[in-house]
Amino acid sequence: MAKELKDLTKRSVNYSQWYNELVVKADLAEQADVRGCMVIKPYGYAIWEKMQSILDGMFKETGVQNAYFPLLIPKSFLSREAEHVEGFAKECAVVTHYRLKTNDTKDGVVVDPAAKLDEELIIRPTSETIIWNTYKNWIKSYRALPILCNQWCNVMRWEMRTRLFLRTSEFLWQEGHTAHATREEAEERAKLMLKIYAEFAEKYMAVPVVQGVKSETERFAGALDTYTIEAMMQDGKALQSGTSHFLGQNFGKAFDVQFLNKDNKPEYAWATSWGVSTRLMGALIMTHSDDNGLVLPPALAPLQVVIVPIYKNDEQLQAINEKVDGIVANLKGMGISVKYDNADNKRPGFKFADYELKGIPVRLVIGARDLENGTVEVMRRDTLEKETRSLDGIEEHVKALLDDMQQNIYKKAVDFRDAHIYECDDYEEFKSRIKDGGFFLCHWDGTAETEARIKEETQATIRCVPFAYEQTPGVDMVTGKPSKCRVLIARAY
RNA sequence: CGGGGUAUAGCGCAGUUGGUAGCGUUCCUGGUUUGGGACCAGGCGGUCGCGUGUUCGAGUCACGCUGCCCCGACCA
Repeated sequence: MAKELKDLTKRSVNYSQWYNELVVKADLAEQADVRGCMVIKPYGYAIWEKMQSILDGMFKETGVQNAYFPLLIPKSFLSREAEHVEGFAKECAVVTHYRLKTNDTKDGVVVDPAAKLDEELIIRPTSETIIWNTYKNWIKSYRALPILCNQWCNVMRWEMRTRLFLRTSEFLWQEGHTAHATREEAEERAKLMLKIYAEFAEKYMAVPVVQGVKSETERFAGALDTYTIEAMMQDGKALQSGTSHFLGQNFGKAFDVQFLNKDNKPEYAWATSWGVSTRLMGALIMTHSDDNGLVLPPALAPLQVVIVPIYKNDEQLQAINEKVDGIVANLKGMGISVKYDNADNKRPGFKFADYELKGIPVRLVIGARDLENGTVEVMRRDTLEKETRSLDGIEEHVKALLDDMQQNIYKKAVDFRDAHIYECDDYEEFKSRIKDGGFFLCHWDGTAETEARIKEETQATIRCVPFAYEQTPGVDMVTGKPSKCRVLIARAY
């Protein structure tokens, strides 16, 4: 075990391999025995649940309600919106039959050819179509609007190459789908949800993000505008961490969702959709972790404090138990999640390493020595600093420490990102520097041709046109043609 | 769908010119340990990916099939 974990030091050498091993060793997830699918293990799922509950609360504060729509979508629904079907057709899993039967040799099952469906069903890659087919029945009058629905569910996209959390055939996410009476209201909603995603990423995940709007080629299939948050991983690559789409009237028209407005005139409904997925787990891992394993922001850690006793005999353990009971109760009373690990089947050194691997923010260690002195050893996961301090007021200290760590890992991530964002006006320079990662702010002439050329020659893509960036006109880095603004270019996951 | 690998214990691997299955680790039991991933002793665990063939005899040789991994195209 010790030997294996040391391999995590390859973070700087092979980031992808390091990431994969960390996900497995920290007990977050593993590859399933089903192509491209993932098993999320209890510890990984506990983090996801925490993210879910916080996000869900943020949505509800803006009037969003949860609902649930079917997993299976009739094939014909998908083809109603031309761009949408074009975008997803290549990665859809299709249900063609509804029954199996025993084979001729009686040692297995085969698909019963007699049970072929008249119309194939698609396993949802996203739910715009089935939801707008439903909205058609709900929306007759402007009085029914807006409709603000969200669903927590799984979707399936048959990706060629998969990676735990970042890209799997099946993944968990939330997808919000709203319907509005006016264009302005829908656009406002799309932007609002992006703001919520950005706030969640920065405040809770401690992951700084760049907010912006996608170029036409990177846009969601069927959207008029796609807003995005882009995070920078420790290898300098970008990770698209959440998107919010302004869909215009595309789906309203495709599914004939018309309502009578205040002037008694028929009008098509305006739409948005927005989602974040278990990919956020990948962002969390790749933003903060180090060679000792996971580093979790206290706000999302399923377990914030672990207490480990060190003892030579039962009397010592008894004495420590009594001391710790009070601390545990006090911490819990302060809303801090804490575990006292006095299991005697693991040695202290093993526990230390294991809890570090899992990213538990604070570790308290109490031994016979501490009992005598009335002290405790406190270790913080982000800096790995150890400090021996008095047991008096330890609870308040832990509370302050958790807050400080949340700030500290965010600041560390911001500093790292800011140190790797560059303005660049020379394509040759860009080509040589993009290899080392980082975000590049470059002038772009706005054409898909230039965008494609950059991708072809450097594997980098236009991540977004950032909102919060003071823009001045210039000339395109590649073609020298006039440019209205700088765009964010990076290699991405 | 192209190009290249690989398949032997839960995991990681060895297995010589064909002779009947081995190492490390995990796991279980007992003991000694416990302030940074303990040690000793014992034990459980394998129709060698599937099929056919050659042979007295196949993990090993031949042919066929299948799964998986890596590199491309595709993508949150």
